[in-house]
Amino acid sequence: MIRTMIVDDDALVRLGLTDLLDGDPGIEVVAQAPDGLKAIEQATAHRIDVALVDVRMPRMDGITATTRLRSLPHPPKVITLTTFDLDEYVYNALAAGADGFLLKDTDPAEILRAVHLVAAGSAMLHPTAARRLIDRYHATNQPEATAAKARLDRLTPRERDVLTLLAQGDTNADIATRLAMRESTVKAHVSRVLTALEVTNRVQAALLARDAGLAA
Amino acid sequence: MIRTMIVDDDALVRLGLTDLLDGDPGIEVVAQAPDGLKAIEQATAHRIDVALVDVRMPRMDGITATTRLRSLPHPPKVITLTTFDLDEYVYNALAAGADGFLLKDTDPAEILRAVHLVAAGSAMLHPTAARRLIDRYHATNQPEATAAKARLDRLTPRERDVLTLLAQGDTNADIATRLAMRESTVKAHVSRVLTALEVTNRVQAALLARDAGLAA
DNA sequence: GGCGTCCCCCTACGAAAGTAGGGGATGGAC
DNA sequence: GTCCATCCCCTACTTTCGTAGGGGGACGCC
Repeated sequence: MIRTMIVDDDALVRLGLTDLLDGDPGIEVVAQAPDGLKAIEQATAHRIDVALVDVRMPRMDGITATTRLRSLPHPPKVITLTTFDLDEYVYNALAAGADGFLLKDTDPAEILRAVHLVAAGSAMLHPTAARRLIDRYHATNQPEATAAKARLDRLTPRERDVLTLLAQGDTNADIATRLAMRESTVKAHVSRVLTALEVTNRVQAALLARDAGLAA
Repeated sequence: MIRTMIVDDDALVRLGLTDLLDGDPGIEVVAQAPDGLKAIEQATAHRIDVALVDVRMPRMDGITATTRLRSLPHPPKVITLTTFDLDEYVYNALAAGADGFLLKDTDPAEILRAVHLVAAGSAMLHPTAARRLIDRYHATNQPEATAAKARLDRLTPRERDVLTLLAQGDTNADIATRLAMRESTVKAHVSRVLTALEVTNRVQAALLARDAGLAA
């Protein structure tokens, strides 16, 4: 039996959701709260498996509440349930520890499915939330990475070794020790690396190496 | 009418999917292909809105095919449809440009929904794929960032300015020029920054600044 | 007023970093 | 075998970094 809590400032929404969830034989609603503060209280008093949390609420918003809920001793899973699909909502909710992000216009059956999935350790994203997260994934991983990688395979294996350590903030002396070579040799390697990567100093080399995913 | 293509090496799967999609009044299947190479051919010959692409295929796998499809003049949207939910599959498919990731055990109605959503510019992720993407999001964005940010607000505004440029690979002389101050002053600032951030050289400072999201 | 913080500036010095140009050894490619 | 790339090493030199420790001015706070 999945023990759930409903957090929403609108009493009607709470009623509707309670009805929906209690109608599922595997789910029971054990708590409700009209705002974030009450939600924390309830979560400490009851053992909650999954909390459905609205974003816009008085006193304490759903994002903050999610962060708090997730740092409790036995943190409930959180599904963010909102009317608006603003992108900051999505990012912030996920960063706060939500495992689900749904809009309130979602098909009731989907909501039930989400509760089951999230309780089981999986995740559920509304299509527009998925869209935003994918876009974000592209934004953080793709752009520089490809250009950087192209330059990176102009390096010899040993030069790559040196760059890897350089990209961790090691000095030439550190690198020499860790790779068992003279510092003069390290300098020679670094110099060639800078030329190959078309940068003028080691900071730029380090940043480029990071972008390319070196030393992950 | 959404024009779709089905790419799968299993003839039975193609048959089943064709049946399913053609049964939807808003969708028509205009092409099929048993492997990636054929898929590229088909996509250049027909105008495709959405391609459902398997991952494991002979000759050219679905990930590579997705990359190619997405770089065509009029790139079709891609939904990756696979039997296995290996995490590399998810990352690679999305990196290659897929907007949907589903497992073959997905409810048929969900597949139809995915085609509509993806055609409309939205995205659709299977719960386990969503799980992996969220985990990845946490991995890339959270851990160092918080610790780094804490140290970062020990800096004065001017020190932050200096660090921002430093984190772009500028030399002290560059920074001095861009901030209209003497290099000696820059050095003093940098020295204080290193102390405040508890690092020993500028490379480490630059990396930490990056982690904290400075100069995004 | 006095105190603290931030900012800009300085000199002087030691320590890293980077350049230039060399030598010698290995090992695979042809 | 010869050629070529890679690797390790070197000296000598210049440039850049970073530290240490100083001074002076602006601002806000109590």
